Amino acid sequence: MASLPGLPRLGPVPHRRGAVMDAFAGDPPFQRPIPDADGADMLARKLGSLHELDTADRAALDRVCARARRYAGQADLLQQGEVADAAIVVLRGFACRARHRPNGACQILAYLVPGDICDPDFTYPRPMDHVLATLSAALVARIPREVFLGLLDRHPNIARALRIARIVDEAVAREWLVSVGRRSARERLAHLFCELSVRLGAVGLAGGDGYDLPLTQVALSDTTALTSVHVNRTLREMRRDGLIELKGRRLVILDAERLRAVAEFDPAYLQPAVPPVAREEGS
Amino acid sequence: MASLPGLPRLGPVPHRRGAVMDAFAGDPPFQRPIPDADGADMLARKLGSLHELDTADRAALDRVCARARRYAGQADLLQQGEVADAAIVVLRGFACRARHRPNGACQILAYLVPGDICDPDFTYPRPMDHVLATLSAALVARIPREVFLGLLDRHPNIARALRIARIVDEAVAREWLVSVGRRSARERLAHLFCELSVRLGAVGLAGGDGYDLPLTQVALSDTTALTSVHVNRTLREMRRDGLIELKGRRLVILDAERLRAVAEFDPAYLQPAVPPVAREEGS
DNA sequence: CGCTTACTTGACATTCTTCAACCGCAGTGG
DNA sequence: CCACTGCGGTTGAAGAATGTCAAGTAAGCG
Repeated sequence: MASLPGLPRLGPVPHRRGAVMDAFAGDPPFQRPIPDADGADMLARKLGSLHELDTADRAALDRVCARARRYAGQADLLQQGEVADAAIVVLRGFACRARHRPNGACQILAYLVPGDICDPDFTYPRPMDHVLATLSAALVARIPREVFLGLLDRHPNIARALRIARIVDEAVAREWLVSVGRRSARERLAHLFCELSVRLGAVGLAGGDGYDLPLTQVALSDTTALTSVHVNRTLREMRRDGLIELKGRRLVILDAERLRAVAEFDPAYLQPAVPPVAREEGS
Repeated sequence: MASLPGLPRLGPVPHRRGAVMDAFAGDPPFQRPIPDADGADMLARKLGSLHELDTADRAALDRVCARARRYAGQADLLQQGEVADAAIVVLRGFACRARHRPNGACQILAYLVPGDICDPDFTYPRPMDHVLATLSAALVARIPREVFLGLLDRHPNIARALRIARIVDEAVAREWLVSVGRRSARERLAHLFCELSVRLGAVGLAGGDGYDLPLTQVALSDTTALTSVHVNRTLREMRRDGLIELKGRRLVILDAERLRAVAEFDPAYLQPAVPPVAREEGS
């Protein structure tokens, strides 16, 4: 995201087809305070929702997330071309994987919401073919390679949970491809809102009526492969139809039933295994 | 793909926005003969292009691919909802992962070209959230769960190669999302053709001037999230501009340089690791 | 040869984008 | 305390890319 280095800002750049999100004008990387509690347990919450963790597992996770840094929105966490030497955990706020085109277009490839982790394969490290960046003010922990590997080693449950997390992430990516490829603007947004409701709910960040969604309409357009203008109009219509309300960075779902119907949303893909399957060793 | 069961064919269904590919009218699953050699070494070729394999590794791979079955185009290999009990290897022809929408729209999520494998996680089995199906007549081997796990156990090089294959597959999926989200019709097709040139080249199936591309324009449209009509027109223009030629299931790349430029294609994402990085244990 | 499937093409419709303003709010600096 | 500035959001008008509908042609197969 953000500040494609070398692209000078030439006055206000309102909406663009897949525009690079506006450079964060002059904001140093980790300033802005984040309101309340620290969220060091987010990773444990997330992984615990995927696989049983014991107290030691959770304590270890909380420990590696204890030291976290605040970032402003649009801050780069991993540059394109960089070879990651740490896993990255989002504790508060939203981050994303994103790809930029030379012409300035941008496609967000995945969200990282609190509890989500970017754990590159340290066995076969590759330069990032995309960017990891914050989408909002965020609290982010880095787990150095060695610490991370030690964690996997000493906590098989964590290793298992991470493996499931990766499988779910892949399912999410497939769903995004279907959205961008074959769903209308309204369906894309509806599906995204449903997905986030489940994902945020899993870590206790979604209430019955909605959740905090700290994203600009430009970010939503880079996610859904639309224009921010079209996102705006589509949101207006969804509001008019009593589906949702979105203002002040808070999404209220007015009619969850209908929203799910519009999106053809089936949350199964977000679950560790749909029919609770016997867990054995293997693969 | 194919024969969404229960969708009756109501006369000719020419092109549709992401249409379900036409039911394979009455063709039993594994009839049509495939011209020549058997391709049992395709998996070894593919994996060998990602990680060093010794003779024993290759022999083992050839052995598990020895018994393969022929399938017609549009044949299902794994149904949606099914829990896979075998890995699936494509030896000849094309297969794909695909998702169907209730309205008949279809999005292809990935191609499996010769040498490619679908190895679901047997540790944490999940019902398929999409379909695996052939796109053309194909030769396909199934490696039963136990055999596959034994292979991983006894051949660490194979396990490593498969891991790299998975990482590359994820990179490909990201690239597809960028294509569908933020590239024009011409760019999408150009990028796809470039990608396939590299992937098929890795297993010896692409010559200097092009390769066999056993796909219908409907399949291309389901891949690129366009209409078959629009694919047709775009191909015509690419032909007119001297970029490619595509007829009789053979793609000829007339101007590779310019095709790559149109697609902004950088093959790095298809390689195991861009700067040959020291390989250590870990993650 | 008759059938089916794939491919083509034209005319027209729709979704979404582009361009261009303008508003409002929050932060900032005088 | 207030004007200034910049970003995010909102809206209208016009345009471009792509989709829809409808036919017709070509090519492979039994």
